[in-house]
Amino acid sequence: MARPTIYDVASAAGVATSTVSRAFTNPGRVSAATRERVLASAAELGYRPNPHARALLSGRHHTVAMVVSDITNPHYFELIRGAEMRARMSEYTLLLVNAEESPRMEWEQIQRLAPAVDGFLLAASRLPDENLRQIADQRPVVLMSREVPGLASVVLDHVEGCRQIVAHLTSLGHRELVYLAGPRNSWMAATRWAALKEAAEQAGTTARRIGPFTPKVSQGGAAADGALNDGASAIVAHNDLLAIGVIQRLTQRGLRVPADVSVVGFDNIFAADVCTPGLTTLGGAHADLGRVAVELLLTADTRANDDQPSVVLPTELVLRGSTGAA
Amino acid sequence: MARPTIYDVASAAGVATSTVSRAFTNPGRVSAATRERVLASAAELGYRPNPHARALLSGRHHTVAMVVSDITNPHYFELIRGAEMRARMSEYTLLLVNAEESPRMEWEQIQRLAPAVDGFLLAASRLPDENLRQIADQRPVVLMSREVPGLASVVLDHVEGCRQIVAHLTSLGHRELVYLAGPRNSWMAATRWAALKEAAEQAGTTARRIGPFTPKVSQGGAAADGALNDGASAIVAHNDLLAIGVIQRLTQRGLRVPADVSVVGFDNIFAADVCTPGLTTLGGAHADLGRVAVELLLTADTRANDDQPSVVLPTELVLRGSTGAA
DNA sequence: GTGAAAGCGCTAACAG
DNA sequence: CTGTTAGCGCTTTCAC
Repeated sequence: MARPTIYDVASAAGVATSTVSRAFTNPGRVSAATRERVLASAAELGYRPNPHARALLSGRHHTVAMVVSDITNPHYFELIRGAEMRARMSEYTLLLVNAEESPRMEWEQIQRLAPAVDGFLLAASRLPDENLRQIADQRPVVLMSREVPGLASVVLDHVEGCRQIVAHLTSLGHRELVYLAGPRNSWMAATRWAALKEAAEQAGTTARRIGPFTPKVSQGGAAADGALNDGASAIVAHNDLLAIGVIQRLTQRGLRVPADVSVVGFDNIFAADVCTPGLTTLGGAHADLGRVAVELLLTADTRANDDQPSVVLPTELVLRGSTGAA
Repeated sequence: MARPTIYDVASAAGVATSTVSRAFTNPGRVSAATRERVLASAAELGYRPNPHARALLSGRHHTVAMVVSDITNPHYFELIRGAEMRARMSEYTLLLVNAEESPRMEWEQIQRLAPAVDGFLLAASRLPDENLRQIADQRPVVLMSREVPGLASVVLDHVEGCRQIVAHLTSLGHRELVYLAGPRNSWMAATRWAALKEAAEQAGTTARRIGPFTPKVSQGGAAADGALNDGASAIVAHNDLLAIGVIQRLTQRGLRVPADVSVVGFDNIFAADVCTPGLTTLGGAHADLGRVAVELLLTADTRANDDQPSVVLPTELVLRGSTGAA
């Protein structure tokens, strides 16, 4: 049999469809008695409201889309998990979309989904600021690991985090460090480099940048070779994946980590804890980041185009075996 | 301004709404000239079809829901990625849902989503066969890493895989092995144990089972202690996460892997390659598994209740440092 | 407190 | 080849 509708429930309960509708969405405006009756027939028939019909009329879909620039990056797992949990707490569905590092693909997916979701969570978006603003004009948007003036965002405190990295490295005696840059159009890559350079200058240390590199383990080889060529005693990689690749290549070339070279990553992914040596990395409560982002999307009026909240979450430098005295 | 509808496009192009509709969904049944005109006005107005309205009428949503029993398990990442890619190839959206190992939560989410999606991908479902059949009565369903008579499914060939594991271990001289079981209501856990036991018997080896254990790194401690107590020289853990936890605990207790004990996992997650020693594990093309599952869901008539295709994909035993001579 | 009726945006007959 | 006309399932005025 076809899925029952409010009409079926209405006739079963001997009331009008509008009463059935109210019994579900506006319990206060129906007498307790009829409400009981309606709910009973509904349960008996196995009635479930059709989300599309509801959305068509109300414009609310109880769905948020999370667009991730590269779903294969373990870094996002915690973000996704946090977002998913918070969304479900409010009975929202999380729609996951992978942009595969392609701005064009990201844009198209967003445009396609725009009429069907209540808002967007954009994780490490590769889109230019202007496009992001256009999207925010249509739907509420919360940026994750990305800041754009005027738009709501949640990020980790990389300025402070990079200061911690530099402090840690200089305390170990390192005087020159090289940063292995992330993708060219990554805001995060630019931010990390700026913060690192700034922190290095204040600490009287030299920081150079090479790259960009695609932040994958497989790129660690090229990155490591470049870094060695640079001659620095400490390497700060754009993320843990790249850092792990670097360590592998270094070891392969007969160098010892951290005796010969120290390596630092970003994100504190699971593998950072199990690789050898353990990877010193700048972590943070990524699940919280996902949680807060959904919170913002659901509660704040992210539609308005000014003074959106920008939440900055603390980082923590997780010390493991990959860093040591220069 | 509110989002333009087909009415806006129709009046702008000087045609009827149905013509606009056809221009988009049935290009062949409109003259090239009018089609051009419609598309031009649509583009000018920035018109986008409303998926809800379309779904309400047609019953097709171009969306498939993938329900994952525990999204924090890295094993699923590849599945998700493969499914996402295949879905997008057909312009389908992947809706990701986390069941957090709770059958009740899984059931509720599925019921809620049923009217809004074209089908379900159920990864390692914790639901009893009967519930799964009920779901399949409502919507097309493809099971991943789970088999139920009469339902479509995609699984890795664990029978052959376990044979490979046992062959590998016996060739190294191991005569007793212990299996650290996964969750109680996990079909995969039962399947692996059955296949392992069978293969062990045929090889003239002893296999015992202890557990169940929640397949997380944190449970590796208890699992390792239990295994040591058992006295076996080789440990086969329900998955890589558990195996890694076991190795950590073993090392902590002063044992050497693989000199004192060999450890084998399942899934070949990323961390298995970077931990020390590298983890010997039964892998397979997990992305393919996701890909094939979506393929099945989209092409096969999974609605009918008999003779559904059950695809079995090959496994590969990835040898790393965690296994050695007894 | 409850019912009748009008749509939300779109598609699918059915005519022409 | 194109226009007219019903709805899809639900919510929401507006009466009663």
